Amino acid sequence: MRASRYYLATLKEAPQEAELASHKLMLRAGLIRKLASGLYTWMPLGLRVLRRIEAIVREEMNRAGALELLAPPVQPRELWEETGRWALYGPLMLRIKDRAEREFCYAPTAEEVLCDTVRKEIRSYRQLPVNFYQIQTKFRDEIRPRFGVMRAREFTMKDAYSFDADFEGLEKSYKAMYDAYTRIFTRLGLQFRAVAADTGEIGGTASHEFQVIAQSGEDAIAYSSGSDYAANVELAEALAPRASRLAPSQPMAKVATPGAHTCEEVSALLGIPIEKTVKSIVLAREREGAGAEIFMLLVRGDHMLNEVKASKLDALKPFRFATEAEIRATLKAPAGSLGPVGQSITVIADRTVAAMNDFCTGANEDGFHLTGVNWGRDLPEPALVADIRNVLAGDPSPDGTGTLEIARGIEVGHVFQLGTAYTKAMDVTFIDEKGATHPMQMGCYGIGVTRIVAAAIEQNHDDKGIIWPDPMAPFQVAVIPLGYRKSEAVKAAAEKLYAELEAAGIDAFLDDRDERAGVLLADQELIGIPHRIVVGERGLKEGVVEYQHRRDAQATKVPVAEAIPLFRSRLAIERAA
RNA sequence: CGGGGUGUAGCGCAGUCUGGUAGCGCACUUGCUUUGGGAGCAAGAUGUCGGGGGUUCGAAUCCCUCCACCCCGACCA
Repeated sequence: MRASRYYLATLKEAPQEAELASHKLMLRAGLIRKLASGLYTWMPLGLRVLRRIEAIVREEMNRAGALELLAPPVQPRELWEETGRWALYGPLMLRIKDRAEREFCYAPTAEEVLCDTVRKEIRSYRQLPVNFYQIQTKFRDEIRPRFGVMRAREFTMKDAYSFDADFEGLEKSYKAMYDAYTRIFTRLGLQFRAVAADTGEIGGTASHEFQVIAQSGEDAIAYSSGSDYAANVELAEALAPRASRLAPSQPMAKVATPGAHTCEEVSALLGIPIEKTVKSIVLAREREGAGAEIFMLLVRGDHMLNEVKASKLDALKPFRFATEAEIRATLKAPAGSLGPVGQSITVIADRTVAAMNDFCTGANEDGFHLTGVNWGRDLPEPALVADIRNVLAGDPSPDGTGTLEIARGIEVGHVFQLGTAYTKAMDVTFIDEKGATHPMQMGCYGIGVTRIVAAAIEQNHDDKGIIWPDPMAPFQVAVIPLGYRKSEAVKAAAEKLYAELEAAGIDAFLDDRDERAGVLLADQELIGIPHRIVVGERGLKEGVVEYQHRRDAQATKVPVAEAIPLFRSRLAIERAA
């Protein structure tokens, strides 16, 4: 491609709507343009990147034995009623009506459609297993779209659905997808980690997320320094402290803590370690016709409540945070000085809290806290002890080997073992060799294709712009003539190089615009073409051109004839790395 | 949905407090000069000042109302 026949939509300044580095760079490099909140047009340069990612995804899915098909993005309500998800999805699902007032949705995912296809097509165990996938536009009416295509409402997803005769088969299909995902993200040149994940609303028996490691990631992941344990923090188990609770050594005392409400403030004011403080969180659960039931959860002052873990406790299903009014009515105390002592309320303690002695909590009176509080002596033992906190760096790994580290990640893939939840609901069955009918074992596997673009940029950029990993670069190499319109020698040499690259099947970008050197170079750096060859009069006099990788600090002078071989060897190194 | 913020030319912004004929930089058009890191000079084009209503002789500016967008929290590829 030559620049004079292309459209580079680069901007010097990022629109103010963008906050995140990848979002800014995608707009500045002209990869995308916003149409409305969470809706983006993929410009020619951005679409090239997207297509290259899709090609790799497709290759690896095919290699893993999955079959590509394409289901409609607009789907009838009746199908979604079968699994109850028409109601369950709520406002996240975009609903539309046709001219006859028939109801449809713009699909947020496609389990129902694929179940429908398979139940109509597949009858016998002889036809199993099957795995169908598509690369299709999805729509989720997110509460808050943000970070450009990172959390857009419309996005491209590769979604695959496997159907097996038995659970062993499902495990095999799942493993095949897990391995395919590992190959895909490795081939894309991303630094990622597969982590155990919560199965969430979609349900099922096992689940892993593929997380691209990035500071700006929305997810926290915990991994062991001593083993291959890795899990989303939502799921990672915080083990009970190894040491058992010590006997009380202090009397309980009420102390004045004017103005101090958080555990940090109380700890600083009283000069006691934050590990000796306990924070009280008040939750409510609606009961049929009986008003809300109020609970108090306790976690150590420096710990964070894990809402996913709390939501799994039978006693709390389904919980919400109590309102200020409910707290005052039930506990007769204002938020900020709450504590379990003297309250007749169901107390659920984190494992760590249950093992504490001589701790500090709110005194249920504004401006006062209690110190030297001890279980059994000053208040009853908790009604329930459970793991309800987020793990912290330094916690022991749940698998018993090593300690946990915390990293942030961007979820780009997710694999689930669904089992028979959907196939039973939708009557997706097959006949076994004895003539008996069984529901199929189902798995589903998603990759956020558009999100990968943003995630790759988060991981690969500098102050000048994007640095594409070779496998997803919109062009592999930029040929930059300095003085294309002024120097016949430069023009001839650049054209020759470009023709040779094209002839060799290499996607090259020849910047033949009549612009100053600074403009050409700055644009190449912004759009992130990973390799470049600068052709200038200065060099040609010595018979050389300059090769520079986007990550190289300096250009390398190479004889004109050796430029392509050098570039190819660098490309090979990148691939191997 | 709750909390915070922003809407003025394609992009980034000033002007709003204190009402008086809408400005700057970049980008765009034409010409000349320049040409190895986002050029200079000259001339030009570009605006329902987010929409609607009100106050006023006069509204980007004051009042009311609606809308869009962004950031922080509950969802997910």
